Amino acid sequence: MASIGTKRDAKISLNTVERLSLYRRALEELSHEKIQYVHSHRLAALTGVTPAQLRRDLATFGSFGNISRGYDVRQMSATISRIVGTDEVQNLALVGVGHLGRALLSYKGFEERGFHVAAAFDADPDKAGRVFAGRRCYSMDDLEEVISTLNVRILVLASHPQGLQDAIDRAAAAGVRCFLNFVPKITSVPDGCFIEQIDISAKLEKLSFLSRQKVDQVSAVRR
Amino acid sequence: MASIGTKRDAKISLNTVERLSLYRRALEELSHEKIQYVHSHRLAALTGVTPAQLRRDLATFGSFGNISRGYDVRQMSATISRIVGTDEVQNLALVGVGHLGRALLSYKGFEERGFHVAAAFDADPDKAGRVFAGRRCYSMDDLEEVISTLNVRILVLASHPQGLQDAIDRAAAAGVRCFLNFVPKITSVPDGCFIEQIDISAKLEKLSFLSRQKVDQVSAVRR
DNA sequence: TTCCTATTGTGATTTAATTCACAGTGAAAT
DNA sequence: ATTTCACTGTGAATTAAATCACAATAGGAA
Repeated sequence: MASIGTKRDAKISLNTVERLSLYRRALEELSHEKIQYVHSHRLAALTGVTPAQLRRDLATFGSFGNISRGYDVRQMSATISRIVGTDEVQNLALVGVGHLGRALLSYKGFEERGFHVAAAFDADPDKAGRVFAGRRCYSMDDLEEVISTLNVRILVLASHPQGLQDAIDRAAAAGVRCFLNFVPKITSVPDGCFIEQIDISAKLEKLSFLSRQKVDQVSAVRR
Repeated sequence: MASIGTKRDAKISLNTVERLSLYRRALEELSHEKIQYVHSHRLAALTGVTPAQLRRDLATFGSFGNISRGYDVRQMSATISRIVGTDEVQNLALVGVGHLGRALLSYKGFEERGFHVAAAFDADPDKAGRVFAGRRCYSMDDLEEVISTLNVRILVLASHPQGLQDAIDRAAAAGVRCFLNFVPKITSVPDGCFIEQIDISAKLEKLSFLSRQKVDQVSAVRR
């Protein structure tokens, strides 16, 4: 038991990867309550999935459960870190130090989850050189250099829409492969790069849609 | 053509609903460029889906395309509003006026998309009564009353984890059925209510995972 | 008008995701 | 030591999602 790494040549579902984060959030809360072991049934109830799905998700990466005692809470949490690659700290940089950008700089949760906000950038020359939430704000001119020097792996985008695509292209050329984008604008990334969208309006629209539907008119909603 | 409303008794996929928001973002940009008609091929390329999927998604709600001219950009944008229910303004309220909450209060995008931030609440008595980004901050004591008076339909959660579940339960009892949650904490909502999670760490973890994988080891990634 | 081309909408098919259901098993009870 | 019980991990079955492929056809060209 407990060997990590995918079995055989099966592809890994991204739905499964997303649920890993969900499971881990629940595991952290159980850990705070000093609970050592948890069964698939309970963890599934906490996260709004079926027990079968939880077991299937975990089985993608090996077998971790102690039969009849369940899963070791702290161990599985650590295992998920290893799977997603946050057992080593990943450096982030932020583009755009507006209201949202400053809120992100103040957010404590990154460090707890294995991410470190190493730098911030802004196109506004008045902001370059200033310090926000304890972090120096660089000029966009320094993007490539700072990315290389600080070994930035993920770029968080919270700028105005104007320079967005340009920032992506330059960062990608400088070696950044991952982008987390808060800006409601159509973008594209080069081959081999990944961009994840956080679209608040889209979420609100989904809620708006749901609130008008009869329960049995939509496919299953996770709770 | 052009009748809205689902056909027959088929259930609507939430994946489809999520993509509607994506399509509309692209349609807005096309509209700004004064483009009147767009083919499925182009709109699909802009949004990173296949043309077949785009047509299938739209077909869920009727048929809107003019064969050989494509889709009317402005009309389809308006149609999507009608489908998701933002052709009429939806009132939001915000719980938690910390860094993130204030950033959300300053965000202009809500109004453009048919949402109005009608009120804000905070558990901190020092914040109650003050004004943030032009909006009065209420005490949590007033939650039920303000929700009813202002006809709040969606509650945005950006508070500390402590009072979170309590805020949900009270708002639900006061008639709110939709929640948008930024707080990294396990929650539950009563039957008939919906909660959407915005989990920044989860997105970062997904990116971290992706950046370590060979391209052909994961199932399709949208770009 | 008639023909040609390129596009939509959709049955049929394929692929992916989820759930079912149970064999095998480890721990606890007796 | 033996029995009992409830759990995990996983083949099989089911359900959902995405893609294929093409008939029908609107618009433009000749």
